Amino acid sequence: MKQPPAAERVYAHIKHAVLERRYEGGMLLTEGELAEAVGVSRTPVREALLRLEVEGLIKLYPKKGALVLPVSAQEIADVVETRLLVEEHAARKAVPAPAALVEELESLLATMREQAAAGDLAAVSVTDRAFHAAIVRSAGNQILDRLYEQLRDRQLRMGVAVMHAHPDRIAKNIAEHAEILEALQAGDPEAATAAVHRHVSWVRNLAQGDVR
Amino acid sequence: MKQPPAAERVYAHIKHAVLERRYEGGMLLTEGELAEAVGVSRTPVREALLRLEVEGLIKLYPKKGALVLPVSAQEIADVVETRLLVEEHAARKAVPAPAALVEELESLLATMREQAAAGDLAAVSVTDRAFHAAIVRSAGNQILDRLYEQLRDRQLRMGVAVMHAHPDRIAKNIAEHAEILEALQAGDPEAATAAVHRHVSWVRNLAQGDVR
DNA sequence: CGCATACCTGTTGTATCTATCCTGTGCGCA
DNA sequence: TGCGCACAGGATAGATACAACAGGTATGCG
Repeated sequence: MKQPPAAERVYAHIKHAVLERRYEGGMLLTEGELAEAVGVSRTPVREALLRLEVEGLIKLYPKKGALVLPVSAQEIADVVETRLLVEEHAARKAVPAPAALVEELESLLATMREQAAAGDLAAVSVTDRAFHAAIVRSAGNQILDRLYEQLRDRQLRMGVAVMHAHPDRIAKNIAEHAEILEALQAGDPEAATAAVHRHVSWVRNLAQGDVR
Repeated sequence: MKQPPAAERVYAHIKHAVLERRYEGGMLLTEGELAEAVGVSRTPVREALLRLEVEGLIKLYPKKGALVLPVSAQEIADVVETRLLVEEHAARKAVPAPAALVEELESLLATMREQAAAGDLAAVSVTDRAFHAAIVRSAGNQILDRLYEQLRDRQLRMGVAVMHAHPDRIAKNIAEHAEILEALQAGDPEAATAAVHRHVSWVRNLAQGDVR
């Protein structure tokens, strides 16, 4: 009945709850509560909390509980800066672009257009992430891969809902992706990094709640 | 008697053992062994293993045990590439250098010279790391700070003993640090990143066991 | 009335116990 | 002799029980 391990279930539960803001920043979770909520004992809960702390989503206070870290301006700035660093590096390294990469990115971009046309905004988000992850992966550095996944997870907490409120942003988003792909195909490292820079920098605006 | 928590003790024990190569790559550790070795129960052992897996030092195989990851050529390349990325970024951002930073680096460099003169190679290593960490920290990005610490930990497994075998390398090492500091003081971002690049790239040679 | 202390509650830290799963080994059968 | 299956050993995964600790509150003393 329970194919996935209990520890995994708890991990996913807490992570989703935190990322979807169901557990708000500043909230103090206790192992007992979580154990009861998911229906397992405290042992796997403990494991999950440990992993989440390393990922920077929560902070464990001994004898007190697990504090859901509120998103700070500092964190937003750090995530954006690190994304820029990693993605620009990957983009520069992806020139000249291998045929397999170009093909994958084209496919993802097409999928994204379909999803946008169908109005499935959540799916667009997922594909968007896959697009960027593909570029990072092409750099062939596993450390950066893992780091990038963490960055994207963290970013989920920083107001993805904004895209829903402004659907016209999606068109611009897709256009920027196309721009990145073009630069990669053209074999122009400067243009590629510049395109990535513009695209990723937009996230920074979320800090001020600005959407343009 | 035991001021530090048990989980912390186990963590430190395993980490040191792995970093100092007392637990070699490819070795399969079991919770029971470790628990007995440190003198605690298996629960804190599990916690420690979890943390170490996230840090990339070991890999947990369900129902089998904890495999001490052997250092691969891929890992060395990844660590060096990521160090270059982070440190060059930090160096570029550290221009113009704040007075406090320059002061700190000068102090560390002086300490390093003393330690080298005293023949305390282990201490030189520690100070070397602090020097680089100070530059990274000056970028004010906590994500990069944490990442950098992990990178240095991993690097410890990749043959620090080499420095012991070739003490003349230390002189060159110090000279390169001085070079970095000078470039920062001069306010020349290109020179600073170039100096960092040369300095960090040297680690790559460890891959072939080459020391020059 | 003010302060220090003792207690009480809730939470984590650690230990121990049980069940499940994986792996390798050895036996039996074709 | 070769293949497959059953079984046993050992390890983790998870549950539970217990101990230690932190913080707040109430109480007693000066």
